[in-house]
Amino acid sequence: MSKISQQNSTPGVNGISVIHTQAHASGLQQVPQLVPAGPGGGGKAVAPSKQSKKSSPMDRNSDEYRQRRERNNMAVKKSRLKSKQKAQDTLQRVNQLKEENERLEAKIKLLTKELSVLKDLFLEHAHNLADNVQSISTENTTADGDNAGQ
Amino acid sequence: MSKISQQNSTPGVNGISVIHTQAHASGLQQVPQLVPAGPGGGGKAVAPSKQSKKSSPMDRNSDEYRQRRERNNMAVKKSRLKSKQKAQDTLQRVNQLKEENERLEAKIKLLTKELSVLKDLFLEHAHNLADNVQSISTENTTADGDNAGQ
DNA sequence: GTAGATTGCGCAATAT
DNA sequence: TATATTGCGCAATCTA
Repeated sequence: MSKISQQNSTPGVNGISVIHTQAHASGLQQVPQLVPAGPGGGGKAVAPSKQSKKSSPMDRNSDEYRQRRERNNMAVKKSRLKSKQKAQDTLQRVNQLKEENERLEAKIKLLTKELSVLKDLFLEHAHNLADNVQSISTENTTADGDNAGQ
Repeated sequence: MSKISQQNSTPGVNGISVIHTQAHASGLQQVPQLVPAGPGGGGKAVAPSKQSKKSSPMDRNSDEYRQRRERNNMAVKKSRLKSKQKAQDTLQRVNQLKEENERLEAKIKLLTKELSVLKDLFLEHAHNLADNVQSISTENTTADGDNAGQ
């Protein structure tokens, strides 16, 4: 679901857009000619105040109105698409970070082990060498094979 | 998808929702009593076909209808809230992971350094001890030991 | 001051 | 059948 990329902006393309015309043309049911607000949409609805705001209540038949509505609808679609995209990206980011995390943890594990080994080796050798030194200095004969580490 | 719509939207402010009841109650402007599709919302509204779908076109005045609408509106709000919440959580998760990442990287850096130090130490000691051994065994003759860096 | 971007909201179709 | 999701349009804001 969803896609990538961003969307165009050519008018009238997208899904389909042939309706408005018909709508107001057919005069199916036209809300009260000049109503403050309608029920359906997103408007809220407080009181049926007249039509404050400007002298023109902006009638729904106006081309001007339809045009603006259409533009806004496009903008809304675009915005929502963008929003979804972003959400998806964020989700992707999470997975990306989780992977990176695992990688880092593995590395830590490795380094820790390496360190541990080296420490042991160090101690061991130190002792061995120390012993050697000791034996040699004391004229000891028994030799203990030394070796090169790592 | 998508169709026409028009009409609807109750005037008002935003922030509260008290409309529906009022809407049909106030009889502000009620869409044609029995319209196929709703105008405002996302309804479709293809042709003014009667009222297919069951025998009841479900008129907007019906209590039944209003009740269902209200329930759905609640569900929608709930769903959207949930959705937002999830998105936010995801975002938070990203930050969390980023922090953890930094922590891990720091640890790696530390371990790496520690390892390096230990290695040097190891080599140095090994050489020193070896030199000691050598000098002692050879009664001190040659000096200087080369070393490799790594 | 406008055009586009966001956002909350209700509707209806659809998924569960 | 009821709730949950989802696409969509409207209108109020916000922003550039």
